[in-house]
Amino acid sequence: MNKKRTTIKDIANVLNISAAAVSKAMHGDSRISTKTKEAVQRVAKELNYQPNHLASALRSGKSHLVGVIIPKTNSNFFSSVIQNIEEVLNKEGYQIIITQSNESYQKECDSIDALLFTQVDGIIASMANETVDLQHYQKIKSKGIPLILFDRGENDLNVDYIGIDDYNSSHVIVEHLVQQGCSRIAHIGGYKHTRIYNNRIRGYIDALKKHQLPLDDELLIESSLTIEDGRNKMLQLLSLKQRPDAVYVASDYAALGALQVLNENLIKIPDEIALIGFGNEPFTDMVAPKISSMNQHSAEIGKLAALTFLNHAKKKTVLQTLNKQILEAKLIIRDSSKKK
Amino acid sequence: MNKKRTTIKDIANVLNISAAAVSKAMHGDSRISTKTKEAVQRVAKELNYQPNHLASALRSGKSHLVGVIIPKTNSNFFSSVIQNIEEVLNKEGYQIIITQSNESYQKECDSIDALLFTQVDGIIASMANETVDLQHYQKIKSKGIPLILFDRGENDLNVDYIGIDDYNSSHVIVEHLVQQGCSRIAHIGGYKHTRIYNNRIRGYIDALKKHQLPLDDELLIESSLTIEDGRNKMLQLLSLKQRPDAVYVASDYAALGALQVLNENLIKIPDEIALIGFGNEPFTDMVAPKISSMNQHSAEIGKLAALTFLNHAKKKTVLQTLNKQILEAKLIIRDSSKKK
DNA sequence: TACTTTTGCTTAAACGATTAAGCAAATATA
DNA sequence: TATATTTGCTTAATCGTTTAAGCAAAAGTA
Repeated sequence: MNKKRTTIKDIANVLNISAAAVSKAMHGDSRISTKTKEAVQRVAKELNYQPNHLASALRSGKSHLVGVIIPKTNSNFFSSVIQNIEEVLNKEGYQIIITQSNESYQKECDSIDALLFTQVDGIIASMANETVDLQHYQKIKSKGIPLILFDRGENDLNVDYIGIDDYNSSHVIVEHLVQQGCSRIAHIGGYKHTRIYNNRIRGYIDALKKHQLPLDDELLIESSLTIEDGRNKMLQLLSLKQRPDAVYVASDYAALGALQVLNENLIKIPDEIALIGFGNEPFTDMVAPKISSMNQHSAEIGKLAALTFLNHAKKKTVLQTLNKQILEAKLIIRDSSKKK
Repeated sequence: MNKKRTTIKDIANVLNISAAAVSKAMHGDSRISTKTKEAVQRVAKELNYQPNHLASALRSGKSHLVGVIIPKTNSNFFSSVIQNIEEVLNKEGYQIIITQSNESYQKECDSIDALLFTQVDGIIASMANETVDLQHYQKIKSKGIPLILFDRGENDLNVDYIGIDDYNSSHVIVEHLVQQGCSRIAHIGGYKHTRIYNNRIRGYIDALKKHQLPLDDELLIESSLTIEDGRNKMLQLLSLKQRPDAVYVASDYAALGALQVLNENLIKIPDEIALIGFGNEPFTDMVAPKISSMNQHSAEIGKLAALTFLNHAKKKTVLQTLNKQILEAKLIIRDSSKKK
């Protein structure tokens, strides 16, 4: 029968005080007596009171919702980032709304519109592969809503960014491969227009120079970095007159595809060709041979992104500047690149 | 300077009409003249008006948010279900809030509390492995909020359910293996207390009986169905005095682990041991040999779940009954079980 | 004793949109 | 012409919570 949910008014009626007093009691206002506070708590529990979040959101202008935009949920990296964002934000009373862009620019625009419509208090995002134009992200900024980018970011937006040092990561990888005796190192990289992949490519090129290794155009390949494309690009490398003796792949998924092709062609890893992935997805430790990979600190990135948002949320004015928090990625060396 | 966002009042002031008229014009009320409607549209655009979703949500009691609870985002199945839920619901003006239970009962309870607090209009969920007690789901029902379960459901809740016919799927798989000449068929199954895995186990047992194959306890193993546990359970099967000649694994992830172990031990697939997974994750088509697997129609499930919710949302009263929508899963036969 | 301060509340307005009720003018009907 | 209906709006209440302003009683201070 009693379809209506309990409101502070109901509690006020029971105790013969005003709704305002109840509200203040709930928020621990110092001008409300301990006795009243206790009574309010008791009655609230008795009536199974649940605050109407929409009402307080309307009044305060804060929805306590944070939008998260990611390219695709089905990688362990993003899944773990999300989990950690959630953990930190939930503790502070925020819920997160996750949307997938599916690497599509259009879907990303739609997601942003939807999140703005839902009145999120902030947006944490990693950009789609397709994204080049940044107007939709500017829209977020112009509304005065905190925007935090992670992993796939853009300097030009002048907002907070959390990620790893991609440029240096490539150096670490090349260094390791050189130490293993490799001299013809290929790179299956991501799209050049995506900053992180571009950084990895630049790092790869500069590291080769540093070690006085020749830079061969045939050995630097742009890829969509899916399992399937990893297979294709590996086949492409195998068809070269002069094959590489090491392949550094900018994503574990593509590295998995490459590994399969190597195994199917009975090529000895790492002796004939060494292999290194990127992302340290759990499966890299479970295939044969285990794939060396760069650990991207997904948990750390998620936590930092959430904390960065909270920092903005606490201030009344949003003043965003390019503020990069760069983590050192760590190379996890496994069988696929360990030659001894 | 102009920090404030535009409201219907601002539009009303410009046109010298009341806010109520503006609201009605926006909603196409027949009692508002076409002239006024056009003027409202024009001014709304000029002032870049965005409706305050929180205000209308408070007034109407509808948040236009739908909660989605899944065990883990990082499988292609769940990722695809979500994508399709989103697609259908976005068109109708709903946003979805995704939460991961991480297969944890506690996290699932927390998620439900959070979603109820956020005043979602409905919840679409797939249950965590750990979940046995259903009180937190009852809470959703008792609030009169539509609850739709998919994949991992429970009859006892008497709500809508969308999934595949797990019991029959096992029959199809066993049938296929028998046709290939297998007679000692093992099953690495999920936890018995999870309905879908239990159904697969029951189906497996009954199908063996039907084909007059002996049921060997050693060949029926309960697993957490991760890649890692798939490896362990496969090793366990290999250590048997009398090895199976086929293994039916209730998840592609565990099947992948099993495949690795078989490959590492140089066991010929499918000649020595045939292998079948469940879920038709994209990687099953990319490993060597390709793994036969059951297609779960993730897109279809997502769409049906969303449509089922919309059906409830259109009615004023929520009357939930056990309403199962069962899809026939389709066995995708690949090299891992094709003996010719 | 006469005042200031503190305590513990109440009143009322606000957040922005929606909607039932109502009213005057325009139009239709008898 | 007189009455009924329709059109095109306005007014005011409402959703549930928060909060500035205010007020009386109690407690503290000179």
